[in-house]
Amino acid sequence: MLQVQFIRQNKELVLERLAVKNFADAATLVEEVLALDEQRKKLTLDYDETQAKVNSASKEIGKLMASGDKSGAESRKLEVAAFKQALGPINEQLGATEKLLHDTLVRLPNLPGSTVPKGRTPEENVEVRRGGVIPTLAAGAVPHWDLAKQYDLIDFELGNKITGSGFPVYKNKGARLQRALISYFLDFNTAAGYNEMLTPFMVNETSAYGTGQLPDKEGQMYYMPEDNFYLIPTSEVPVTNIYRDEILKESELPVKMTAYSPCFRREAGSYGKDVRGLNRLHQFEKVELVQLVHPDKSYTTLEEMVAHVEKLIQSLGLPYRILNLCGGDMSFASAQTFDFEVWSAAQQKWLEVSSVSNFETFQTNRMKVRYKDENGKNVLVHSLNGSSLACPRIMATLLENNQTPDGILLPEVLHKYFGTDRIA
RNA sequence: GGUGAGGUGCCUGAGAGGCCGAAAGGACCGGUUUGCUAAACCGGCGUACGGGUCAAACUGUACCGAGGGUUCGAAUCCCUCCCUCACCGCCA
Repeated sequence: MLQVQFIRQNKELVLERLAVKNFADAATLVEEVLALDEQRKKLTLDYDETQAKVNSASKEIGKLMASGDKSGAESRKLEVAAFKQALGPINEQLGATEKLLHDTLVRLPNLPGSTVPKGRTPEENVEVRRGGVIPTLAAGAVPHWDLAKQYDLIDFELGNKITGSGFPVYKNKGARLQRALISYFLDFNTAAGYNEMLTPFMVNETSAYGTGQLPDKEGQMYYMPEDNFYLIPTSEVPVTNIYRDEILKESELPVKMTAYSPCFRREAGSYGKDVRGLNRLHQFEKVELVQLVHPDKSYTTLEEMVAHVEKLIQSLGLPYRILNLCGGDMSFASAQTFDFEVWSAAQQKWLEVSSVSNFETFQTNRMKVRYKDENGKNVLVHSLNGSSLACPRIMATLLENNQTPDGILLPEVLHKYFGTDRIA
């Protein structure tokens, strides 16, 4: 959520930036916000002044009663009654205004950072760089769903039986490879100074709101009405919420965390295309990175995180490209996002395996995550997160790209986690 | 699931209708003292939204789990909800 104060002081900039995101109702909403904010201030002042009169009169009544002046007290009571009568409607209006202001404010997306490219569609994302070597597969190479069957690694039909489509069962070496990936990713991250967390896989409404999943994406999350919990679509939600309502010391920044979790996504409306095999699932394994940093450092941190994820992909020997997402393709809450895609050689297409974003104060304003600066003022920190990495698509590309007549050759970094150097 | 006890500031913990934004201690920050470390002593130390100011000082309102109610006045009384703890039951 944007800060009203910021909008008030930087209206032109806000409109300009929102145009980069191709956000249609920007001008109308911004005007609405400013008008409501103005109204809120007026009503607040009015309320405060009247309430102050009530408070001071009440104090006097106390003193009059104590000194035995009953009639004096009674006449003051009548005054208070008049003030309170005025207070009722003011309070009502104030409440309504505040709610409307808030509801309007949450409809505004985050402002894209200064290096976000203009554009509307994924085709307008800007490729930053590529790495790795795209393999040439031998004749007869097959996609990962065939390999999964051939080596008995994943059983999709079994998942259908137990739950439904999009919930695969990993078996034998497939299960072991998933576990190896998770362990390797976590170790790689902790070696870089990230603290490992293992959080709940369900969150309450407040947490889902904090990171921006609500009110925007409730349709994408699994929901348990009995307990009012949501299954997490990413561990970003519980991990970032660890610091909700906290005021940090400047010396505690940056906060660096990494967490494994399964991720649950309803993926409503995305049936059909691209859902084959491991490409798009309702439950998948992922290791996530989250950082809370000083506002001056978030873009440096964003670069660091991109470099970190890049090293991880390189260590797996996968061909990849990094995209600077254009305004139109970025998420609602993000100020800048870099997507990582790896080349799936048998499917002949790029698969997104990581998305690294700077949210600036968009999430921390909702969550009230602040630090105390040298002047003792509380200032919102910036939050960032990124996948490191989404396991199923990594597994898919590892299988496809490394298939040989002698089995699937695994990158060296995985050998000690997997136990052997190949799936044969 | 049952029964009981509770939710007060960074923490512990008092307060039981007005003198309470809240005692006291600890932690933390600043200072004095001090061979060093420590101790002692003095001072400071919540958040949000407003007014005010170049900035401060200063000042208003709200906040003692959340939301309502009673009252001139609520941390304190009443109602609803949420949560925590203890014991029992069940159980990985």
